[in-house]
Amino acid sequence: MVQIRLTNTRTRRKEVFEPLDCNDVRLYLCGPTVYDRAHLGNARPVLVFDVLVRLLRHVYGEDSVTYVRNFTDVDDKINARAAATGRTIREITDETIAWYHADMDALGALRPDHEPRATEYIPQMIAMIGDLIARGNAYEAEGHVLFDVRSFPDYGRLSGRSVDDMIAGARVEVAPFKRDPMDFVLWKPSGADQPGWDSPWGRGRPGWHIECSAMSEALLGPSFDIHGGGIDLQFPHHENEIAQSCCAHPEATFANVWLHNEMLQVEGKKMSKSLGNFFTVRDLLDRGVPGEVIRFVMLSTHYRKPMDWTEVKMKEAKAVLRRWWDIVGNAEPSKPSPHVILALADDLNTSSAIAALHQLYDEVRQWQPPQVEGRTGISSEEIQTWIDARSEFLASANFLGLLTEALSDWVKPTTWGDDIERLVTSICSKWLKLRRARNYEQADLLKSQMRAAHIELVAEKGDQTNFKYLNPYKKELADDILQKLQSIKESWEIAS
RNA sequence: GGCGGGUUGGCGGAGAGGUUACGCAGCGGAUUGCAAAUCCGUGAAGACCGGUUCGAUUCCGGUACCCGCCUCCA
Repeated sequence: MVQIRLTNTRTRRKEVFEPLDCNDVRLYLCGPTVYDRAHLGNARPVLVFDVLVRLLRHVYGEDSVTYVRNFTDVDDKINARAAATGRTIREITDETIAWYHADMDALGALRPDHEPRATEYIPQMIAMIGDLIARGNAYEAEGHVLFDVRSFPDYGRLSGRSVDDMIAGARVEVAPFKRDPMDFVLWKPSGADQPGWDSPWGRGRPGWHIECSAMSEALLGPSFDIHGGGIDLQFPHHENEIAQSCCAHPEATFANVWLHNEMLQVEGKKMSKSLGNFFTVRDLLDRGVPGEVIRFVMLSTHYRKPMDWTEVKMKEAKAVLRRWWDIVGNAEPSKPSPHVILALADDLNTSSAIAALHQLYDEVRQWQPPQVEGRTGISSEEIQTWIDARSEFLASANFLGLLTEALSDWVKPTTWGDDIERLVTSICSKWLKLRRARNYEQADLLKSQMRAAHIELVAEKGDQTNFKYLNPYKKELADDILQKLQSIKESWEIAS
């Protein structure tokens, strides 16, 4: 069995992964607060976990992995959005969840096995809070329930901080009813205009952290294997989750392995609205950046390193993927290469896995019939070698969620409508005639006119002509292109 | 102030105490009317200062710079 090693934030070491139960490997990823479109940074942990889940399923079996990712659908940001727009909270959260699904699907991310919504687990949260009070780890004060951090000696261990240090450097004003400045809210009272649920402490709503403790317990049990999210969640969110869950279940371990991905930057700077470099996944998709390209760029940097999103990377990724798609043809995937699997098993080294794909690509090229034909006769063994190499390459790429049918739209020929295509075809044959007649001056003139119509004419071997659209995604150019083609056709007196 | 991450060739980006990462770009060549695409070949590195070692870009210490978190954030 392939040995998987993961860097555990809890121990700060790369460790061999040993599941609690080989037949049910359990993971929890902190999901989005659903009040707006997911920004690009939100996609990073999703893709990291996507690769992790694929790897775990490969190693432990398709049905031996349970992947949970929550939706936080009770939050003051959502309340604010509802108040600002006059829409109901449920409308906003339903809509945002649908967006989230669409956007993550576009990146080829598999859906988790469970996607619990916080609002569906309020009773479990109330029960856990009650339990924490009974155990002396939480207390009620002025309608709030607070977690008593001094009651949990390990508080701060995950993030390597001491409660005293944090208090010394704290920049927040402290609510007067807190016993300790670091105590955090488990339950808070709701006004009439805020969403609320009845509880032993009055009508209110949960604090942010308790939902993950309650939902992971409900769906994965008090002890499970892997818990993840962005490194910014390490403190306070994950620290607080640990405090809640470990105090509610002292006999359990909660999450054994903590995985945290580093942050995303844009052109070397933090993505922020004030810098004007803030954008969502949908913004990129709408700009015509294929989801597969976003995925490739994300996976080309190891998850524990800061990742810089740049235009250059995007272009390079696009060029690479195009080349890869070109040699795939009608290949059937076989088994992924061990090189790819081993790279991923080593702390999800996606960058190294992509390097392995480049090598597999080279092997396919090496045996591709036109190449082979050039040297000597082709033996059937050589053909078979080529077919096998291609199948392995495809399966390996598929393992990373690349070169899949689902993400292939952008490499398929764009259809601009019959009118345009008929015109292009007839102009192509005119160009071919000019070239056959060695009338290159005229041929180049036609070519440059076509370029102005957003179409590049390309000469190919064997007296062929091909063409490609220069702006395949800008459908709004269709009218312009049609018009230009018609005038080209007329001026060159091309018969229909 | 506290905690954490980073610094690799022109750019991006990995691994490994001693042997080619890899990709893009560049350069040389093949092919081509031109061009594109493709193919073959190729140079180029590890912030700085010390230490450990037969040997460090890789381990240890320090310096500088960059970034993030400590408040909602993936």
